[in-house]
Amino acid sequence: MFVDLSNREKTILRCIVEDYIRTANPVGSRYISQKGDINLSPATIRNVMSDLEELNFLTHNHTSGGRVPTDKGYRYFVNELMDDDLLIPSEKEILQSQLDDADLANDEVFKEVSKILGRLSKEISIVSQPYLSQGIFEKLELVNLSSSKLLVVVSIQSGLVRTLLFDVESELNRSKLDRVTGILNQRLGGLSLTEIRRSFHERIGDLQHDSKEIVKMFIDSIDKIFQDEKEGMTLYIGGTTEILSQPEFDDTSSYRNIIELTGEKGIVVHVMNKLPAGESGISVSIGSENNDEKLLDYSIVSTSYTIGDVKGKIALIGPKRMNYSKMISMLNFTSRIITEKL
Amino acid sequence: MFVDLSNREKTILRCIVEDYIRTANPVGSRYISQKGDINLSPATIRNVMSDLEELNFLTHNHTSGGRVPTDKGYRYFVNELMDDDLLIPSEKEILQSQLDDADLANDEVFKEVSKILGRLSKEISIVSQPYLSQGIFEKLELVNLSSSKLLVVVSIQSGLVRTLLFDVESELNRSKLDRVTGILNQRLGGLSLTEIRRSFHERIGDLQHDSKEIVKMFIDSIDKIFQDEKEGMTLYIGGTTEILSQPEFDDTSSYRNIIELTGEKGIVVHVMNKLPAGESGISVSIGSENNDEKLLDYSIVSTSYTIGDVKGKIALIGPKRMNYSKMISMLNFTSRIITEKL
DNA sequence: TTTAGCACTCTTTAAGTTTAATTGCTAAAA
DNA sequence: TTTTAGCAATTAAACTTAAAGAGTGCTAAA
Repeated sequence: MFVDLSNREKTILRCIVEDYIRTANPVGSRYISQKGDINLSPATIRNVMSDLEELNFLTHNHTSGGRVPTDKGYRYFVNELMDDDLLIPSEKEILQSQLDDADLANDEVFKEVSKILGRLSKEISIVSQPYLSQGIFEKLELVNLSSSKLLVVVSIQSGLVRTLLFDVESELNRSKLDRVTGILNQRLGGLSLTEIRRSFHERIGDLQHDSKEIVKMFIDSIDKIFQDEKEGMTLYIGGTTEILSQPEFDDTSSYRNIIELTGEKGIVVHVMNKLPAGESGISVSIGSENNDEKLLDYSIVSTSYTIGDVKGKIALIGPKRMNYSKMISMLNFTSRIITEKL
Repeated sequence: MFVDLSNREKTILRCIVEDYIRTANPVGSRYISQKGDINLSPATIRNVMSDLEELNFLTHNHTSGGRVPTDKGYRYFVNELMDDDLLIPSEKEILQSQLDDADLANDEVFKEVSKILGRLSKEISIVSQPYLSQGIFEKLELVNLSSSKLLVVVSIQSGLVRTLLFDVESELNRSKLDRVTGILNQRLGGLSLTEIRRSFHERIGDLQHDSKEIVKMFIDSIDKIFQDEKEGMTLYIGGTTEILSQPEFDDTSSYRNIIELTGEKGIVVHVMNKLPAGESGISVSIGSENNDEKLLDYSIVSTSYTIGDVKGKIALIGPKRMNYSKMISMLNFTSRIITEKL
């Protein structure tokens, strides 16, 4: 995938990326030479840097400024050079204990996790609810709330539930409700929502005329679940305060981007939906790899968590100059905890 | 409440507040004199300004800067001087049509309204869900979802619903569920949740031992509703992008405050809970009147909306230099639409 | 192959200067 | 008595200039 770099080139590239991640200042040859890791004069290092720039791993803004990694440089660093610099134990403990403390009641888990991740990572953290559309249908229940309101309760195997409120013309007969839900549960239980949506015509197209209204509500409910995930997915966003402490947001214009990002959920939903979904494991997307003008200066690290039969996503978004290995460890760790707890 | 001001003083104060709201620049005597509204020389106006400053309606940062209203100045303006400068028709139309277009399905209404208000007001907009705790209890329904999960559905008179998921040790007998919910609904229907919470001991303390578990879940559900409203109320916040276009947020430090505000919902929940609740009508709180360090430079305009038996709040938060009359009209208008629609 | 030396570039910072806005005061005018 | 013109004083903001500092690229020597 990449041109082979000599060991010296690798060492120097790594050194530059790490320093830049740490300090946010362009890195000069003199500084690297003095740091001690490498026993070469600034002049030699300059030659290597020049080569690396030729190969498009580095760039610099003006003659008298140090070098800065390009997207390609970051990518090489992430793929080939990065330490598996797991969280230092103290951070791990903090994360663990905060996640333990969080009273993990339904739904609020995700809100809480996004807050904690934001606080610890100092990046924007995004946690999605689980994608019910992947779930296995367990049971439908219909509840008459009043003469004109009916509550549709769809539950899936892992115990997660989605409720939807419908207006109906007149209160529906209890025994009829029971009969129809019985049939639906019997015929469709155990199938995935996706499968149900695809094939409901064949499977329940035969139901008598007087069940139509109920069946339609069921189908509408499932459609709503899918539509929400596509457009209006509930996302929990944390770290919006914390990320402002990073040096890239010292000037007025750059913070607008990131605030816009968190303000307009549309963008974020789009981003989340583009992330590799099913796979377990971590995905890293750097700058231009995001294929989005607004995200040119940012990187996204993401993974998924699993609750029974469904998955959800967790992501961190921040300046490309982020501590990739730490963020990756943090996500892995968090994902594991959610998966185990629920 | 205030010292009497002469007509001349009133006119000039009003002129200054309006100009400052419009331009965000301190207002000088020369500028006012030239504007034409007042036929006096700058020197005379300076004398009046000096008096107004003496009375603490105005202040100025340095000798060579124009005057700026104090909190007291804004307050006098809002109470005594302000035009009922209703929304200009075009804005009214935009607001109306956007609120009409918004597909007003449950819950999402509030999210949508907060977005629209944010966009039009260019201030931070906050919309709370209705405070169910004020509602009249209509009906309890219990739904077995699996052997270990039970869904509690509490509905109130206006048709609003709150669902909560409970873990139970073993599936509860359907006929028993029906019996107990029957009793609860019969005895408690028509009472407010607050009343139920206050007096449930007298009213349902006698229920047999084997109903205890169910009764407890009901009580827990109501407690949860109250607790959420006190601490974790769901609020929809809009305008976070839009408010950044205002001149006060040109410099780096001031925007942090406002972002912090929207980032940490705790603060906002607190603010919302302090707002006058029941009353209809508009409340305005200016700078130091907020009794909150973080809100010293901001004003809050708020009102409530009504859905059947419950109320919710809408607020706009922005720099003290906000267009009060317009914001007030906007809130009134929005509140009326929500109240009528739902 | 590596390094020392040096001119050159460009940013950042500091200091100084000018400009423009506004006030407060005094004395004259209405 | 009220209003106004005139003017010195004050100060922020904008602009200018100068100096300092960091880093590169190139050349020639080690």
